Amino acid sequence: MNTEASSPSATRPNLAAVAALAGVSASTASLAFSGAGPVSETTRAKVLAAAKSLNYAGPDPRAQSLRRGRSGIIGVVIEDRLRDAFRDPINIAMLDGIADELGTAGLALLLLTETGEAGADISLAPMDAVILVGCSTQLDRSVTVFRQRGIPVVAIEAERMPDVFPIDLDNRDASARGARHLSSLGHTNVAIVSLPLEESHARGPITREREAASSSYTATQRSLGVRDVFPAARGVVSAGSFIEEGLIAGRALLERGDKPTAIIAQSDLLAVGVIRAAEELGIGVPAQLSVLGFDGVHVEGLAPYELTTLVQPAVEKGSAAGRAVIELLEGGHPEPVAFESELRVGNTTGPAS
Amino acid sequence: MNTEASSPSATRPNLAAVAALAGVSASTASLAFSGAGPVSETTRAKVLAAAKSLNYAGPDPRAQSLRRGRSGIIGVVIEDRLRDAFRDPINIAMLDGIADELGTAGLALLLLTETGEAGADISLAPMDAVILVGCSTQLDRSVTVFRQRGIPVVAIEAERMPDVFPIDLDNRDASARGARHLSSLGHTNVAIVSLPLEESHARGPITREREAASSSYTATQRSLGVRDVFPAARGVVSAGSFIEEGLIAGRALLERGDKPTAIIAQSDLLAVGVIRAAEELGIGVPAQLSVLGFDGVHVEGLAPYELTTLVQPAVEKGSAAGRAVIELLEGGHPEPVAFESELRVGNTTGPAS
DNA sequence: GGCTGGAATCGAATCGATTCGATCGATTCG
DNA sequence: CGAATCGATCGAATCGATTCGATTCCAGCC
Repeated sequence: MNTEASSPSATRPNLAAVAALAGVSASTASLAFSGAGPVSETTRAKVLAAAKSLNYAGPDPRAQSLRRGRSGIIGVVIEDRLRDAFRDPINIAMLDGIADELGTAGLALLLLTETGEAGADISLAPMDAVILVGCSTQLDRSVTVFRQRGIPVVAIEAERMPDVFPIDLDNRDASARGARHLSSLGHTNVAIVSLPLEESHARGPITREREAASSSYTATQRSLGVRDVFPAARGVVSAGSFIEEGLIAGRALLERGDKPTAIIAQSDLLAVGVIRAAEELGIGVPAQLSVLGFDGVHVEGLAPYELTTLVQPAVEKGSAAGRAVIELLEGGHPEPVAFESELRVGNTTGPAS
Repeated sequence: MNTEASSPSATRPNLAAVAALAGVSASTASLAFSGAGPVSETTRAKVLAAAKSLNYAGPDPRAQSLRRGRSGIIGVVIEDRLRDAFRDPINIAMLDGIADELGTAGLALLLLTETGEAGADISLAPMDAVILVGCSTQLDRSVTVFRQRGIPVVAIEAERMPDVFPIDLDNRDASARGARHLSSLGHTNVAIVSLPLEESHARGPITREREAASSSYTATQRSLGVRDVFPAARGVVSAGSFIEEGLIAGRALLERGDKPTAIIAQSDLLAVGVIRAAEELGIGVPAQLSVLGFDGVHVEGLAPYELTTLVQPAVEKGSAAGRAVIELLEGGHPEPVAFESELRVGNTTGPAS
């Protein structure tokens, strides 16, 4: 590794050096590179030749971003560790929507995770705007900093906060719709498998206290939707949106005496895990147990089951966030967006036994 | 959205304004924030109070990165679209390794994709260093720019390039080891399911021409390793590392007359797809067909199979890249790293029929 | 009392480019 | 032929902070 250039000058060339060699002023050289002004063809050629001879790679992005007040970087804050967040395809789909939109607009995507300690760090990078995905309200402090800096903030599925542009999903209504589907099939003893409620990702039963203190808006809204139909629905909290966690939660619910006839999982991966638990215990799906998911992602190896689930437009959610960021950066005032999920009935729900 | 602050001054406060209000010089105010120099407690308090009263969020990262020559941002360039790259857990594991190291060092991760057109864009962001993962040599131009800028470049599983720090995997040797395993079981008619060879992700047979023109070092190395043992091994190219693609490739290989007795897939997902294809066609695994994978990732729903595969240390690969970047940034000269994969024998390979 | 040393603070240069207004020629039009 | 116009180029201010060397001030010491 010979990181140092072979040129004798220890210092890297800058625009001024290029301009000097080309025999023009720095301002002209700048125009030659950016193309944002009238420059004669011969002058541009001279500047480019000088740049090449000096091994100059073009204007320094750092200086550009200071002067222009824009860095072209959009922060995307994910709540979990990457490892966890990317295990659920729903998050990848959303990120893909964001990346598409930003990439088209020539913006880069800075991936940040919501680590409690580095909260100060989050606001340290030169970002033009921020997208929070499924983030807790613990980010209050960071949001304050963003506001002070005049950085637009877009939040996907988050509790309302002042000066934060919302991209919403009908978590509560959709969950209620799913619950009514089960209700219409005659189910009354329904249990919930919840997404993690705290940052600690602790398992255990759903309690009012935990929900009240929860940092996950999505999880609590989905539970509320279920209770709009089944006020007494109980449930357990998983440690993450993984099949393995659904399995654990499913066992916890199905090994006990008072077995539910239907389980509403807050993600498809959790639902698949629940089905696995039922298989393990010799409980037929949907004959003895109905299982409902959420997200509408494709899960490998689920055949012959076709999961009944609430399909959400994940990619669109991401691209809507991307578009909102772009419009906010351009000084526009986009309309808040709210997406709706659709109940897709498969063969994992059936009449109550 | 009220992006504009409510303060009457249209302009955002800067360090100078804070310093003026606190009755100190800008240099002292800077020290008060950075803590990089002796500042009396009372002065620091005054500065902080002034900052609060002006709604000042701290030094502007843009200006800091210009002055310091560091932005704290590391670019990570992924070859595929995110959607595709993140469908294979192996990539996520690696990214997680990278993110861990960088996060610990207080560096942020800029996610970039290797889109042909935006090649210019890639070098436009204010990055301190770059990690290329499984990238093609098409990035030559970008690498040139990075070198001119003095930005260290680390490449994971890439062809050797000057001034690029390599993180290697024994793709060829490991594949040869896997092939010998099959050879020792008596197999002679072996076929390969290759990772995509071109950016176009075109399917079709493996040919010398395609391999010669290939942009995927990993794919060609793995094929070479197989041919070290089975010089005449033929094969097909998949359109991506997905189960579905393995299924397509498996059908293509198994529906023909001259069926192989063993298939070497270049990823575990592809291998799973091949197994599905065999099931579909009523071909027993491993009785009639042995299947070998690569990566050693956990695939849901594969039971009762336990894939024979080459286990690579994916997370370690990522963290090694992260550490290398950090050391290079500190001016160190780290040793190149080469990882080895280990053959893990499951129940998908057996004696040739 | 004069001298030394160290802590606290300040001034000014610097990082590298962008951009606005001014200037200078050359062309065109009346 | 003079004036208006337009294109090309340049000077200088600016973006917002960091940092080095210089200065000030006070305590401690012989």
